[in-house]
Parts: sequence; C-alpha cells; structure tokens
Amino acid sequence: MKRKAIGEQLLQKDIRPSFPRLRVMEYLFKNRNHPTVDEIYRELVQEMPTLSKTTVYNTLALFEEAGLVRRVASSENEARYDAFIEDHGHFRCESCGVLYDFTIRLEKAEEEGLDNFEIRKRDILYQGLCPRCRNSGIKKLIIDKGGYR
Amino acid sequence: MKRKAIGEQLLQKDIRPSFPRLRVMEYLFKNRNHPTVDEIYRELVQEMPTLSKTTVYNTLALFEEAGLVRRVASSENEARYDAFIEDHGHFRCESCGVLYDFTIRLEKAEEEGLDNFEIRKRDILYQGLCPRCRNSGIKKLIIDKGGYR
DNA sequence: GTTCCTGCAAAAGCTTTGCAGAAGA
DNA sequence: TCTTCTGCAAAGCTTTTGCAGGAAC
Repeated sequence: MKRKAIGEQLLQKDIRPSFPRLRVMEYLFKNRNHPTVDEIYRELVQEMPTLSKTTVYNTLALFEEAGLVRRVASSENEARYDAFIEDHGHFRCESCGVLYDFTIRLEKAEEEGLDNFEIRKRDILYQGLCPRCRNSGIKKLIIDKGGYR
Repeated sequence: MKRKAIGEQLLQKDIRPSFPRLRVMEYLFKNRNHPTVDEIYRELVQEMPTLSKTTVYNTLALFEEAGLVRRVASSENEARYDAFIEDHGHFRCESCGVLYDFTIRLEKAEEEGLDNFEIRKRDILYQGLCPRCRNSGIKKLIIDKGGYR
C-alpha cells in the first residue's frame, strides 16, 4: 500500500496522518512478521532520530482502538502487532523462533458452547517445528547414532 | 485429582513433590480459568505465609518444561497458565474480562501451508462479548434511547 | 488561541537472576 | 555431606503515566 493510501485510511478513522503514524502503519504493512514494539522502533528511529518509543506505543494503541491493527496473542512477555487482515493463523517455531502465517478456514470447526457469544476476533497460535528445523533435527539424530558420515 | 495422585504425577517427571509444588499443581487443576502467577500466589500465600512469588515462577517453569502445564497465548502482558489438557479454545470477553473454555474440533479446518510442519501445540483464542455482557449492552442501548424505564 | 501530538523522564508492573540459608536424600 | 529447594533482594525489561514543549488547525 502506498503512503498516500495509508494516509487516507487513517483519515477515514479520524487519525491525523502525521509522519510517525504513516511510517508505523507502512512498516506494519511491509513487515507481516508480527513485529514487536522494539523492532518497529529500532527500524524507524534510523530515519527519525528523535522518535521515541512512547510515540510507537501511543500510535499502536491508537491504531488498535481504531481497528487498524491488532495485537496478536502470544506466549511471550512482549507485545506483537499485525496490520489487521482477515482471520489467519500463526505458527511459531519452537526451535528458531520464526513466526509463519498460514491460512485457516474454520467454517467447519465446531465451536461448542459459544452459541450466544459475539466473536470479534480469532487468534490461532500453533507451535512446533518448522520444516527446516524439523529436518535438521532428524539429521542430527541420525548423525548422533552414526548412521551418516 | 487428589493430592496423592498429583504427587505421583510429579514423581513420574522426576519432580520432587514438595508442598508448594503440590499446591500449585492442585490449584491449577481446580481453577481452570487460566490463572496468572499473581492469582496463584495470592491464593496460596494464605496457607503458606512464607511462600514467595519466585517459587511460583520456578514451579511453573519446571512444570511447563515437564509438559505438565502450559502457558496459554494471550494478548496481555501477564502470563496465564493452564494444567495441560487436550486442545481446547479460550474465549475472552472484552467487556468483563472473564475467560471461557470451549471445545473446538479442528479436523475439518484446512491448515493451508503447514504440510511439513510439526504441530505440537494449538492455542485458539477468541475475543468478543460473552452472552451476559452482550445482553446488558443491548439493554443499555435501549435504556439510553428511552425505550425502557 | 486552542487542541492535538511528540518525547523525555519517571514510575509501574511482570519476570528473571544471584545468592544464602533451609530442607531433604 | 551433598544436592535440591526456597525466598529475599536486586536487577532487567516492557509498558504506562505525567508533563512540557512544539506542531497543527
């Protein structure tokens, strides 16, 4: 998304498109790897030397309230953010820590016991091993047993 | 689960069943509402006045490593724990903050793009309004508009 | 001129670490 | 005795708050 389009999106939500806000939103659109506040800050402070983390916090809270981004569920102590898009799942590799997106369709899922609930947000977090770490793990095991050279 | 059975479960994992450990595990079995460390501590310190939060942290980390409990994914800054049971979903009410469990069957879910991943853990977190808050919200709206007395 | 935005500094809250004394094997 | 466990105190990190200067309208 172009910077101008982002500005218009912000204006639609009555958010003045200041430069820091534009850049935070642009960063989230370009980096779909669920960055932390610190990651966003460290990247943007390079071009905005006076940027403070408080502004990043303020901006993300503002965006979240407006429904433009969401804080994704995780098992960590640090918040991670995501430019809001339709429901999708996150897979976190326990070995290398990389976060993967995957599409998930839950129409067929039986959500027993939620008959009268109003569902506004679905967070799906899987954990395990990504293909790369899984393979290297298997190789390592074989090597340990002397099966390979 | 009885305290003795919990002790045996700990021994199976080579964890000495000290009193603090027994009580933390027992608390998790009785309170399936995904308590925070602070909630566990505040409850247990009443019967163990010398208990420290460090011990609760140590104990939970030990249990998690042994696969007895898991830290559930959330959008908060505070860790929440769960005695490990089979996959189920969590619903958090945005209004009253209560966490609900629901059963979810994902056999039919299409998990596109995870063909070669090893899935070890699934966290499903929904957010929205629980029936009670949803209804009170509707009522409030009507009252505000003068529809009710 | 008034409101909104930014950013520094301090405070707050959760978690981890270091260490020493106590308890258990 | 030797290892393990507990808990105090301090440190570390992330996040929030208060406030003042500056920018935008």
